[in-house]
Amino acid sequence: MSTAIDDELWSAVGDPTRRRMLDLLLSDGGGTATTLSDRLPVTRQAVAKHLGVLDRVGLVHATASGRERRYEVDEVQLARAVAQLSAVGATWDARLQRIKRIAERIQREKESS
Amino acid sequence: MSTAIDDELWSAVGDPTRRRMLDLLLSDGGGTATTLSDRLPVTRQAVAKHLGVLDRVGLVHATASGRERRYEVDEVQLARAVAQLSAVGATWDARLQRIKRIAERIQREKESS
DNA sequence: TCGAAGTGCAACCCTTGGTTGCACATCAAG
DNA sequence: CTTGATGTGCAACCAAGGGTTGCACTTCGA
Repeated sequence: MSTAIDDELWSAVGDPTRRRMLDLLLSDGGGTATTLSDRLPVTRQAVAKHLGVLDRVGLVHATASGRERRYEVDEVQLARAVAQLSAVGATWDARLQRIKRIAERIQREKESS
Repeated sequence: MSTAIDDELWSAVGDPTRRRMLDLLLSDGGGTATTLSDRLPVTRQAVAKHLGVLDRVGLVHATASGRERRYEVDEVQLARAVAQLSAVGATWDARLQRIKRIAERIQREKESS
């Protein structure tokens, strides 16, 4: 069954800007499109689009108050995404180790010939 | 200091088709654009483009023999990519744990009031 | 030699990250 | 209450990238 990954979560986290946004939201404990765009090299509208994507996949959650629209990270969902990341990493890691082990075996056989 | 990630590697590994290609190349021990496209829901040309991307970032390496062009995974580079993946995961994980701990502390304080 | 198999190149869609521009809501003074 | 400043949302537009089809070019095998 190969990797069996939720591609939506991956592509959400795969974008560099969205990763930086998640970083900022985590360290600042939430923020709005405007406050985020102040600390990013993109416009507020670009940030708003990304927030929409992150909201749709459930990685962030918005609460409107007055004219502001504050976003916060959904820890549970982000934890899920992190788990999937490390799962793929673990899969590849295991295969690479197997390859390395086979290479070492061949090396040993060559040396004892 | 944030994530400090090589975005090229990320975006190379972020694409679902490229991830499946890496999976196939690892389990089959290499392959050509044609053999890969046989086992993927995309055309040979699409696979060829992806192989070009993976080659440019150094995740795979091509060797021409006759009319075939065989690709194999560069284990060292893939290991580097995996390390970067797990690094980001670890960062977020640590922050989430900190958040969780703070939440628990607040909960305790509320109970003892 | 001639067809089949493998590749590369080019043109073309569609999605998406990014931009600018504008209209609308809300807050805070005056 | 009016008015300017701030925060949002929506729409049009551009560029890059994943995907497709079509075609020309090599190479292998009968």
